[in-house]
Amino acid sequence: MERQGLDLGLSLGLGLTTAATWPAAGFCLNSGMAEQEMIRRDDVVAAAAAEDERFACSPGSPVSSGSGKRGSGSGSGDEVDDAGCDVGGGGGGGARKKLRLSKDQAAVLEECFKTHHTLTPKQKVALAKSLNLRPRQVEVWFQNRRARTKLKQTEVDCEHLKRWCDQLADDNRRLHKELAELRALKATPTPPAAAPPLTTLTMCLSCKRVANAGVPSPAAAMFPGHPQFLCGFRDHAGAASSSYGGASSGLAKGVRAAR
DNA sequence: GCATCAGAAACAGTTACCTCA
DNA sequence: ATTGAGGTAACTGTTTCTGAT
Repeated sequence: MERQGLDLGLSLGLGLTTAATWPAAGFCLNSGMAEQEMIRRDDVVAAAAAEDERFACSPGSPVSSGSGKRGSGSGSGDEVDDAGCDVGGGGGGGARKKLRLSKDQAAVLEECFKTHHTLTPKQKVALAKSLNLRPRQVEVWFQNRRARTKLKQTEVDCEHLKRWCDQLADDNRRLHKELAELRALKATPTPPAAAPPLTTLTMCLSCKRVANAGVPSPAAAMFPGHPQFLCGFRDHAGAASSSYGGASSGLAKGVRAAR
């Protein structure tokens, strides 16, 4: 959207005939167009409203009738009160009918979503036109799709954190045990030669600190390849903890920042 | 430059409908 | 034929951002 500063080129005059070929036709991203056009909102809204009106009252359209429940206050500008059009013919009386998008429509939307998670108003209108949907439907689909993506990502993050937490608990238990052994050792001193080494120490090449090479940090296990975990230090893992947390919440932040 | 307001877009949460086991 | 669960389109209210004044 313009709020994200996306400079997506958009060609409305592509002569798109089939929805299935739409993404391949370069609708979503026309990298050659760096025009950074500032879309005139009024024009877009007017066009979208016209589209809505057209589809809402078209007998042949796949669009079901609106619920008529939505108040006049909120909502996007491209909405049109189509409560008067009983397209679905399914009872009416304010009960909203739900359209099931066809596989082709869903595929095209999905394809476009892969490219951009948001649409400019112009893109929305054009996409809706090519799919024979209302712009509002495209908008809703993208909203719901973003929500599903976020939910999925949250589940993945949660799973990672759970595993990390388990490993930290294991680590904690092991360290307590080790501490108890050391204290016991200290209480009953033995000749140095007889005492076996408890751990193997090694030096981290990146930070020149001594690390316990035998026990990689949970964070390092969770996020292999992360530069912060090269040495396997637990305090580095702690740093990573905040880093990971930042990345996680950064999802939301990133979205906000991108807007 | 700063405060305020209105409009628009996105989000979170919810509802209602549809499909399927 | 009925029913409950799951998926998802569509909705409402809130938040955030931006441009105008």
